[in-house]
Amino acid sequence: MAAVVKTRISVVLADDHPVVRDGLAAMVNQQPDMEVVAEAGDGDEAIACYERHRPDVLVLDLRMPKRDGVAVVQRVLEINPKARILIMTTYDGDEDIFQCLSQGAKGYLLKDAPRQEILSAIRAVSEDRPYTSTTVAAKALQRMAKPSLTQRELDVLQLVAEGRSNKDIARRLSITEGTAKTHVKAILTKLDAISRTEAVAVAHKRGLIHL
Amino acid sequence: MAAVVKTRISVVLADDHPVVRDGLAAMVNQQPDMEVVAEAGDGDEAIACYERHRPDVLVLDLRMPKRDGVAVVQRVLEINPKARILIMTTYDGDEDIFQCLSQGAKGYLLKDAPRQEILSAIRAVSEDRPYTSTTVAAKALQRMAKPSLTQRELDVLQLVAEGRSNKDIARRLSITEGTAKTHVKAILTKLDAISRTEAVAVAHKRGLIHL
DNA sequence: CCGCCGCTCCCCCTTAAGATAGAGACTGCC
DNA sequence: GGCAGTCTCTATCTTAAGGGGGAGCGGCGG
Repeated sequence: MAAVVKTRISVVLADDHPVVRDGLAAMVNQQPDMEVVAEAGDGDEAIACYERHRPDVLVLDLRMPKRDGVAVVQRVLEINPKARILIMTTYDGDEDIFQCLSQGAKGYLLKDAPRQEILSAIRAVSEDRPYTSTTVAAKALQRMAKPSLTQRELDVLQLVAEGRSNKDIARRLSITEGTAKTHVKAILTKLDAISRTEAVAVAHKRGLIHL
Repeated sequence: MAAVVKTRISVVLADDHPVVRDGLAAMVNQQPDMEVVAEAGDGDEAIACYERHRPDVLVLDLRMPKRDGVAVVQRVLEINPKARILIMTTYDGDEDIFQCLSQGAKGYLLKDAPRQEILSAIRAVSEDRPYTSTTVAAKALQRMAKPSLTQRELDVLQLVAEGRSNKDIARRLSITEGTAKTHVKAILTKLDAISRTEAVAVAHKRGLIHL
């Protein structure tokens, strides 16, 4: 023996479903060239696990308790700008994809991906090669052609999505109803919607808001 | 040998995520008293698998391609009214829960449940004992206190959620705008909302609509 | 048979929403 | 300094939405 001493790819899994973690762990640990070194069940744990183990790859679900995926990506890249993060989620709204990739996540794929694709994505990311499935890449490109909403508009949009009236929104944000209307108008224009309800539908589809 | 000849609990898994199926399969097959006999990746396959294998327990995700979980429950119970179905999903809108349980699913739990709970739920259902986690049961009870929407109201609600105006809804359903308004009014009353946008938010939270 | 319910249509009225067209104040960037 | 973008506010006007009624008609079960 004493043959090849090639270190295996170390992986940290972050997902709030034990079932999914088990599935991924089983898949990964079956491979001769990779192993799971830690698992996290929420955003804070994910960050802590990353710091403690400094894995080659962090596999991350976007929707988690305590701190959502985008925030985790941001924080981990602060800790280590060279961190290799693979997003793996069920959600395919183009906003989430765009946010993660533009912040520096190395890969993004959907949970309905077949086993082989998941494994090759982990390998790719571990070698610092970007991996994004074609459908996901297409969405990211779509998103780039669309106008971005300002922070204030996102605040207003969130309240619109909760069913608040312009007057109510104005009160909560300490602005006048007229200003609230101005923001709503801008939102409608940018989302290409003709009513606030349609705007909510569009925004949800794009992942701008999570109801 | 020749000791006890107790047949193991046969399980069919239906979930559109290979990762989740792997996780469940690994968990189940590690138990001495149960085994996975087949897996399905969409609603149609789930029905076919059930018919072919007649498992003791069918573990079913609600959100699947081709045919959604509620429809699968309905169909499987037509095939075998004594079928033992365990719903396992991420969604906790009370409408889905209510629909499945009132149609005859034996158990309902969320994917973020710990391993032990999942396994004991499978065992319970296999013995024809209902299993529903406390949080889920609470939702089902909540739902019972709420007024139901008529089919027509659900049709209108769907269009409202897509951002259609009353006039547009009327055109699509071949009714007058006044009638559309009447339905919308009824929806607002039943959902205890003051605007259509709030109604959409409430309906989505309850699982009445899936955006 | 009658009453309940769901679906349809109608009225009037008030308020909210959206469209249009400005303008001042602040930021950061070139 | 000037320019761009954002956030704020103003005003007016038209249309859509929502509140409160009433009412006819068909099916279904007591």
